[in-house]
Amino acid sequence: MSLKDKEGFPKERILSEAEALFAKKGYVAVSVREITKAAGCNLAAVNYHFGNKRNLYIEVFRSRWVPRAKRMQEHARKSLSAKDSSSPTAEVQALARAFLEGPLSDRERQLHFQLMARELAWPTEAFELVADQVMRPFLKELADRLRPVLPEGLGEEGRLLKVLSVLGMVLYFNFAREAVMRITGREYSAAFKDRLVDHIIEFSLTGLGANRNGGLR
Amino acid sequence: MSLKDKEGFPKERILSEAEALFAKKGYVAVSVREITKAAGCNLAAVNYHFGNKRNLYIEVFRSRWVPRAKRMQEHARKSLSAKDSSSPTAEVQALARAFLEGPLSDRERQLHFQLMARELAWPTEAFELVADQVMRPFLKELADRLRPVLPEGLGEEGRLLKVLSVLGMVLYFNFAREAVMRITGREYSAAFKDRLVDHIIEFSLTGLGANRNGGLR
DNA sequence: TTGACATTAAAACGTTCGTTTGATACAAAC
DNA sequence: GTTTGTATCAAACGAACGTTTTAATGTCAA
Repeated sequence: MSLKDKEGFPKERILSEAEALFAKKGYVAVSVREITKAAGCNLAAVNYHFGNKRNLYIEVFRSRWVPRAKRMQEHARKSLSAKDSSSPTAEVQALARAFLEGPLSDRERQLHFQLMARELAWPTEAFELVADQVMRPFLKELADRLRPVLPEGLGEEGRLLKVLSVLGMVLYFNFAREAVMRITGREYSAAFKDRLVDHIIEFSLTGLGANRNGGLR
Repeated sequence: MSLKDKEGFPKERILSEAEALFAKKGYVAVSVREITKAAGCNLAAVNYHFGNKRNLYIEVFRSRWVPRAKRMQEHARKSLSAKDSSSPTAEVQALARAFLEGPLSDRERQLHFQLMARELAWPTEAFELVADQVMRPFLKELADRLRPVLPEGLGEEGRLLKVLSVLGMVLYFNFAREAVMRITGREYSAAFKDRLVDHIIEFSLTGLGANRNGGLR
């Protein structure tokens, strides 16, 4: 796939290939040999440029993941400030779209969420970086922004859980993409992704949106 | 932790320890030596009883995961048929509780969802087993059952997405447990887990429960 | 031209991996 | 009492791992 005469310096190529492979297979399942072969450079280059494999992994997050996350945040921020004021629909739509259709390419988005999902499931050193610089500020900002449209009486924890849940929906349908495809029999085509965005927005706003007429309660 | 003089035959002990370790660290990150040491038996036992490591992994799903999933399904089924008829609250409550408080112990539930989440995110051979014997039948059954309480006009795909989303909420707060702890600063104490269960049920039913007065729509 | 530096190359290091081997223990079957 | 089959053991296998080492490059300032 990737040959020696690729664009960019070896260090950059290593970062790119490492990110792709870490996202696809996870840290332990990827070998330094695999990365350097994909980047078309020598085995020792990883240790020369990054010291060791773990540092390379951290550096992927520092130099690739975090800047990309900030791009997405900025996108969501602009979408929201463009609206005059907060309707719940607009808020969630801006959030969901920033994550699902935002400034990233499909490829970038796939990498991004796979790496994030792995850190969510099994946090490493990189998680503190991501949590400090991206997640906590963004979630706090969102919680504050959603405050006026959420039910009163919710404490800070309640708001945080709500926001985490919306984020969870987005993550889930990215994260479990393979499984959703196999279960539903659908491909993640543009049409199906649009369908998913609509669904996430609706579910985030109204849950099951169940018909309350028929029930006991 | 686990010594040689544990209950059960070595084959069973291997299955138990393998399940715990695979759930905790993932397939590649666990070595056969680690499993057999935890089970208090010889290294060669895995290959003797299961042929190889991969077969052991599959066998964990066949002999442990699937039966447990069927127990949970049966539990949910009975909860639902006990009620006279379908209220959305009752339906969702039965579903959420089957997954969150059902017949499984806390330990079993943790194992179960971690393994499931890994297969959802990065499906292996085991996924087909799980999808065929558990997921597809159960999701279809649930979608049918929820049909009367869901908004009309939803196609089969819409119903499936709704049910998948409830499942997703449960999975998310199990799978991202570590991250949720670090982000919220809370431990997964009994109290916080109760809080989470309430939240998941509420969110599944009403989403953000946003105040619709302030909005554009 | 020389020396210093950054980068790449090839080979080897010691360790851990999944798997296999051959011996041994202990039943039940004949 | 011998045979047979099952189960477990210590030991070793070759392969792959992350990392280190040493030599060979190319580049640019002095």
